[in-house]
Amino acid sequence: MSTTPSKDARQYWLMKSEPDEASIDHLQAAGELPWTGVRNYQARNFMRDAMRVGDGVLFYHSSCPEPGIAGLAEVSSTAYPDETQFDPKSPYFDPKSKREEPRWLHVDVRFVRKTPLLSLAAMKRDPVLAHMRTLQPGNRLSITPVTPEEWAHLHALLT
DNA sequence: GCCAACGTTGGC
DNA sequence: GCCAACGTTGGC
Repeated sequence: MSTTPSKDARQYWLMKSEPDEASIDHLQAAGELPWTGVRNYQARNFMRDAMRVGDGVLFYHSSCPEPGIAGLAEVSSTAYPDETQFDPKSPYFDPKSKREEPRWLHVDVRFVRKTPLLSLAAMKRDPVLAHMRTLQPGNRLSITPVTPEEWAHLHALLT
């Protein structure tokens, strides 16, 4: 019996979105959204190198009156080029990116369900979440991995 | 609106 | 490869 995790094991992520731009309600209405606009290499690499279809997603509202987890979603595609990087009218336009060699990728995310808001303040108060990547001081990544233990704990809270 | 922390850019 | 300047994130 191997103790190393299967490479097929479901993984978990926390993904931040500004609700003005894409809230859990938008995702619910659309059913599925392309997670465009990521312009950070670490976050891109998570999507490109680590994410798999079916991975669990904590949908987090950031830069808003009540930041926190607002729902559950799941990864519904592998990574593919982000069209907004080629669109001069888009705020996410990247003049240095070439079609032959796209810099920015994204996955699609599918709605699972809304949850009661679990506020950032409540997350910070929870000792089980003390080491959560997104809660570490100075973290600014919009996509961070979540451990199976953190996921199980949060899943139980988010009923 | 403030500001701390971090990431990116580009000159050297 | 260093590092200063600048831009962005995101809570408060």
